[in-house]
Amino acid sequence: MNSTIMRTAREAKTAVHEEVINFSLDPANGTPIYRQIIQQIEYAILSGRMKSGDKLPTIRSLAVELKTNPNTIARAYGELEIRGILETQVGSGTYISDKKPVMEDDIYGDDSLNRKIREVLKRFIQELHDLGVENRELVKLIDAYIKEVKEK
Amino acid sequence: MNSTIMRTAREAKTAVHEEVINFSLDPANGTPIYRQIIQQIEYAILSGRMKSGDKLPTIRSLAVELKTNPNTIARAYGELEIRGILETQVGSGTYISDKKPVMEDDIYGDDSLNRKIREVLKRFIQELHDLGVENRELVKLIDAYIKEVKEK
Amino acid sequence: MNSTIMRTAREAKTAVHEEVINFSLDPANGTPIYRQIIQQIEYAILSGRMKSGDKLPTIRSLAVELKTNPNTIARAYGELEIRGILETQVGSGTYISDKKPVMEDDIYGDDSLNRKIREVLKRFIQELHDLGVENRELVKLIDAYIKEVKEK
Amino acid sequence: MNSTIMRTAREAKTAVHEEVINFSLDPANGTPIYRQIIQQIEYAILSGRMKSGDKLPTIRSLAVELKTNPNTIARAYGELEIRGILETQVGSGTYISDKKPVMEDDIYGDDSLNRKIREVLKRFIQELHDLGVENRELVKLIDAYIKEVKEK
DNA sequence: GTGGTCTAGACCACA
DNA sequence: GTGGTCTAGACCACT
Repeated sequence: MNSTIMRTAREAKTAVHEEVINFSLDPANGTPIYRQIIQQIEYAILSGRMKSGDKLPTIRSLAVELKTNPNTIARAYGELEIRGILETQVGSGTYISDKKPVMEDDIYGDDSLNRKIREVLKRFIQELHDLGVENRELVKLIDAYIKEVKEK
Repeated sequence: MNSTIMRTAREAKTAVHEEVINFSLDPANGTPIYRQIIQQIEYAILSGRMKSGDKLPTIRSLAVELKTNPNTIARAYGELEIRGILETQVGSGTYISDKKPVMEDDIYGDDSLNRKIREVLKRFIQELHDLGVENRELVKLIDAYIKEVKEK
Repeated sequence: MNSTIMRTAREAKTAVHEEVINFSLDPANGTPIYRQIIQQIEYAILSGRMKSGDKLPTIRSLAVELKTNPNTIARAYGELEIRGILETQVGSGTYISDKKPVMEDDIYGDDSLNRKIREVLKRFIQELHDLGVENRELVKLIDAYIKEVKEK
Repeated sequence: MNSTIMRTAREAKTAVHEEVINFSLDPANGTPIYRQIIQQIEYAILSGRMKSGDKLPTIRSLAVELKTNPNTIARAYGELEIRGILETQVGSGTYISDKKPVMEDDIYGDDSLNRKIREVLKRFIQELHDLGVENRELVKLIDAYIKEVKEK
């Protein structure tokens, strides 16, 4: 942790009226709650609603707010801190660091990215094959689908 | 900071004193344990003793209470979840679903309680008839049985 | 096995045109196939369509006819033989004995019959209780149900 | 003797050479094994490779083939049975059901195959997009992947 | 042989 | 703590 970061964190105020993030959780969503929180903080930063130095609500208050287990908030903050997006000042609170939020998958090197892509491709081709789509048709299908979506 | 939460089953509290369902198993019954549990949950919903959002006892606690293996409870809950009657939030618990399941065996219809009662009556009278009990004796028998049980 | 039975068995012919029993099996019925066969033979005797000394089809032929596993037929015949309803003549075939078919439950003594009835009653009252029907209403309900059915 | 048989699934034979479903599991996939099995059976039905009355491999044989525990297969079959897609005859085997299940997730509708294919396509493109693959690259990627696999 | 039920216990992700 | 997945193995009824 370097001093620049500590400074920005100390100077920042909690977002005015605390209306900056409008959390919307759906527990029956499939996506774990802690991931939903992570995502929404990331988007708040990407969209500029929150910026470097802004203070996040305390774990406890957010847990009350979202009627969630504090551990869940802690996990979300924790993961964002590992990725360098948040900074925790003991006794002061949690702040947005000055790093740009990095999309989760980028923490992997290029090789593992490629591996991931290949995995998805494999699973996908397998699934379509199970549905009776042959390789020849496959490319056509995707081509058609992409064009169709673009036109919308 | 504001929160819009799409809650499904989480808001509800566990039934007061957890006395809503009083599971009673008969292991020598012929009917598998997990089916008895399923039936009793269904009946509790049908009769209005449990409703959307209510929390069920945890798998482990119910397993202890009923002296069964947790897997057996999990199986009952699992089947009811497939049928859309229960919802589960890992880490939180199992709840009565809030969406009416679309099933052939609709247990939510308007007269479903009465229909079910008639069904049970019919099956029961048939069973006793097969054992040689005539209709005339039937009422007497039940009367006698109830009195006998009450005296205990 | 006594000689009277052997004689009747030998004299009897296979039912004319073999149309006496019209087996109707439903494998998805819940009731095991071998029980369905037992029941239908019993009913054929009770209703007089088959009588003492009549020859039953061979296990093999019936198995082919009903597209069933021969073991299943064997099991049905076997159980009916234990109960004295059928007689097997080695090398000749299976015949209806001269005993009246006895309903399965009668093989139990009176005590176990009563025990069975009490079991059914218990289960029944439990089920209706689970559906929210109190003991007081219970007798009324049955009374009403029986009258209603009789009127039909 | 005549036979009227209400057959459900028993008449059908096991698919010739049992090559109809070629289960392919990926244990490191994230998706539970039993879900992969469920999906592949559903897809086989959707694509018409399996149809009403077809016999599935026995639990034990499939367990051996897929090197899993029989309970895992049983779980997959069990869930599909609850949903009305399979029927089982104890002692005989498991079969594709002949009645169209009434479920929210109707897999029997007229366009359900096309609908499903589009669904898979959409999910897949989304996943690859999240991994940073743009639409333009996409078709190339698949093309390359297919060629590569073919060469093996 | 078939599937069904149940137990026991391991390991995991999530709250 | 919660439920989810999987394994291993026992015993049962049915074909």
